[in-house]
Amino acid sequence: MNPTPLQVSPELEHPWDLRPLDAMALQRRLRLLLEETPLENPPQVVAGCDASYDAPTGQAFAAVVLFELPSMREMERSVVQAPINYPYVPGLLSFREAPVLLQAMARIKRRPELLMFDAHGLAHPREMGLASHLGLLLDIPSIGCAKSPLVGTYDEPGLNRGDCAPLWLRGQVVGCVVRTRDKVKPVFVSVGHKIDLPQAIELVLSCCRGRKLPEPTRLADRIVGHARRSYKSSL
DNA sequence: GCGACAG
DNA sequence: ATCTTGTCGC
Repeated sequence: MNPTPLQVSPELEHPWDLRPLDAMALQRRLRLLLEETPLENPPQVVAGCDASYDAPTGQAFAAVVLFELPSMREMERSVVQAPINYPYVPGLLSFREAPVLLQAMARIKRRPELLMFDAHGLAHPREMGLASHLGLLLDIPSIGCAKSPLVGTYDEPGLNRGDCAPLWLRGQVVGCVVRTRDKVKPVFVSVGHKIDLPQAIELVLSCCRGRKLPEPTRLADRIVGHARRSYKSSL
């Protein structure tokens, strides 16, 4: 058997069960390695990644779905279940969700050219959100597309699809509030790794297909939701 | 010190 | 994240 194409770069491997202060110190170190460079070529394979958690049982479900661009055809998917212990701490989401997400990624056969997450990238207290963290460890361009803000200030974007407003943090633009559907609550797009903001915004918009959320993460979200409900009804 | 706080 | 019904609008 061939090795999985989605593995953490050996030189960047690190434990996930870090105490908050150590986790934050690690984020500050990893931040120095992020690249906000434009994508070389248009991605032909994009991966949507998401996880869902069942508090009563402590079980989590993660899914990775590969889409071919620009056709938006699903190519492959993987779903896994695993217990989660790390608590939810704003700013430390990767330490809670990355382990199970990496398990789902390890089961994917094709290596995507872009990763999309239901989370932030640079729009994070230490500019190292989940999208940036995993993009860096896997060395794959990544985008954060969250449903609500974590940090930063912004003005409401226009009401039409495509309207944007910069997301500011300490005098810097760390992301963009993007209206992906007319008159619908906007999403928060930020660079994860190895891509620039204009391209991230364009790719999110091109993946929305008339929906508020990009199809890759939207489908991943539905898959983990089904997996969780299926699991609960089988108890 | 107080409030805010991805999923 | 999850708990939850109906309801408004295209």
